[in-house]
Amino acid sequence: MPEDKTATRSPAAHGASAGQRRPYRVTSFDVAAEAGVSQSTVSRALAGDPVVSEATRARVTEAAAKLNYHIDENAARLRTGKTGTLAVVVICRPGENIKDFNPFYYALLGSVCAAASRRGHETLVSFQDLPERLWGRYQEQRKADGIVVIGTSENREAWNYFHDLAQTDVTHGQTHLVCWGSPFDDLDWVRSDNDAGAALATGHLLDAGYTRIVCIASETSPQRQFKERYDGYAARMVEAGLKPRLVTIEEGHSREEQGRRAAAALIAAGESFDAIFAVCDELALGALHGLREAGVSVPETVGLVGFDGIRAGAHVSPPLTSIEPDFQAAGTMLVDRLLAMIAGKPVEKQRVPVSLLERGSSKR
Amino acid sequence: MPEDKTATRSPAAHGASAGQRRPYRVTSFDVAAEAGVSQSTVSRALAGDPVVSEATRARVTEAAAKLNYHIDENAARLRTGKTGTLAVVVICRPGENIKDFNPFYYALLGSVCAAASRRGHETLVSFQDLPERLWGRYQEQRKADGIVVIGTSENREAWNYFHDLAQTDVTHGQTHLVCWGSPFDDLDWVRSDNDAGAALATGHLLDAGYTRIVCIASETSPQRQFKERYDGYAARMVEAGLKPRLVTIEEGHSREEQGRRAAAALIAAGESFDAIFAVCDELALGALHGLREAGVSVPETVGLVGFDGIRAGAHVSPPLTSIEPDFQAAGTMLVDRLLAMIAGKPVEKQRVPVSLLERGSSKR
DNA sequence: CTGAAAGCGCTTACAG
DNA sequence: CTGAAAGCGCTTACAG
Repeated sequence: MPEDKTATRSPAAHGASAGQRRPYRVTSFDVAAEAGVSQSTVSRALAGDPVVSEATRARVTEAAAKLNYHIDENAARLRTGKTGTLAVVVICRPGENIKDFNPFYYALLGSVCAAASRRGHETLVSFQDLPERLWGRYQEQRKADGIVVIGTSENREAWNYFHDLAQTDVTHGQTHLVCWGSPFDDLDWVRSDNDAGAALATGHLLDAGYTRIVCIASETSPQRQFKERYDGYAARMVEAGLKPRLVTIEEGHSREEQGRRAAAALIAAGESFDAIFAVCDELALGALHGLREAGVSVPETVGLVGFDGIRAGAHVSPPLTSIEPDFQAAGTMLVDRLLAMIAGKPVEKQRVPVSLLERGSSKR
Repeated sequence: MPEDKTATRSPAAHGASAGQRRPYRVTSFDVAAEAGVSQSTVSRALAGDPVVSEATRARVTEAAAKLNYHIDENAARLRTGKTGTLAVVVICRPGENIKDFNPFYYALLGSVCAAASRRGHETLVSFQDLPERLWGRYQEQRKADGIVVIGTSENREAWNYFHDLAQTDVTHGQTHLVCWGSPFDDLDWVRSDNDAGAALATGHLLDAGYTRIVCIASETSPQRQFKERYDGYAARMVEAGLKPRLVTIEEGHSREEQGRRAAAALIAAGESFDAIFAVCDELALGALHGLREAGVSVPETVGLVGFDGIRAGAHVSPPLTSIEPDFQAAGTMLVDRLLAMIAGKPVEKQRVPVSLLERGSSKR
């Protein structure tokens, strides 16, 4: 093989193309020349192949460091067919300002990225909202081995898109997809342990001496979790010999406005109640606002508990008691389920453990 | 070329390898066979090369859709040397719970991802904290064309790492890196227009009739922005013929605790003041807490303005007046600066415009 | 306007 | 334990 010493090519280049002006790039051939071994040995040594002698590996590692060599992942992936990457799609409401995005999903995103990193995977993140910009063909493009989809149930078109995608066959396999927040039950999902969480919230209010507890929720919302939380509340009430009471929210407003209206309606109707369990924190914050506007004191006259454990709950007065999912566990479960699916080892459906975050809004 | 009809390989495969069991994959050769053209024509047609006739392009597009063909990006990138991807590194405090992460950076992350997407780029996101897990060699690995680094100034080791990295030469080029939050001035950065913002906050308090305005800040914090905001406040005070007064924060606590302590110390020292400008919202929220503990009413006795416009500020009582950067602009500027750097066209340093978010904590 | 061919930089059977 | 060679699936000069 003739030495090719053109300025634009690697000195150890094997067959540099004719007139192409590509910047010089250190390749495994350069490292091989530096270490005095073959290119295949460089590849094996750096991949940690145990068949390579330690002396050789040391020489190769040193040469690689000296030349600041790093594997071209595109070449490696083209060859192996593996990407070591997971796509994470965050579904937003169309037209929503990024600042108004539910902070719960941000924490979940962070947790998913951290979990993927712990498992040795990169994360390709995209925020998607408009129907014409929906995209999930990461496996076909060999950009990722699977997809985590998280975000608001409200964006029906987005969920329809990913629901269809999950049915699609990809080159003798299937689309690997795990989600949080889907309105569909036949997508592989991870969710909070809503039943236990709602029972915990309700039991906590009962223990504090509240008995006329109502629940702000929706039975028709695409948010599956809302229904589950209402059911958990209802079951706990029945267990205590009390009658569950549902206060429904009107769609078409922000969660907070829905909560405010629900509380206002409750008071306007002259309902007798001494506590509210709201199925998410944003509803609870709105309800708190509504109660305050009506001059109802929390927690003295009415106790209040939310769900999700968002940061803003810690800043209101009184601070909001809530049910908090284990965020770290949530990210880990999403990633581990997806990796298991990719590996062809299905796992049981999983529920993220929750705990009571006791703050000021629920103790008399 | 002999037809190769093994179950594991593409029917139009060109030279399938011997015993390898790779799942079937649709390639441009399959599309070529389907459309009755050569593989190179498929490549040109799908790349939008104007040299291809529209009739041919239509046939190719149809064949590609029929076979659910998508370009293998690894092969394309290996060939072109371009990735179409930007890395986004979010620097966290080591050991920090993902839930406690400053929400400001989440909104910024979302905005960066959205801006990259609008510019036709993917985003490879990682959250980094521990020194031994710092990693930024995305260009060397050909995973990305450049890096956006955002996050807390507090993690010195992380910033040192990326500072060194930015000096590193990569294969006849340099590391392309733009950041937000760096304690270093020689890293390419984008920041809020802190001077204008601080003047806006101070002017707003003056207009509302407050005159004995103090500023909770730090002159030694690695957060460059704090110094800039203090300077902006001080200049506006001098302009009004008033004396600026700095209340320094003690390091080693959460921002909120620092704010609470600063307010408490101010009261304990018997200082005469009727308004506080805190250089970030988390300090302001803490100060509000401290004032409330001391029985000082806001905004009647003391006015309060923060900086950053975080969501939690809307939920406290009274709601916090703040200076809000244009998040969409922030993401766009970070991405556009980075893309310009990659293209070798340097751009002026840029300041993100800010606006006054007038809520309840600053009107008498 | 289209096709045949080279080559991007790796990994991995296959020999030795 | 190491090397020579094939091939992953594209893009792009080079011919025609």
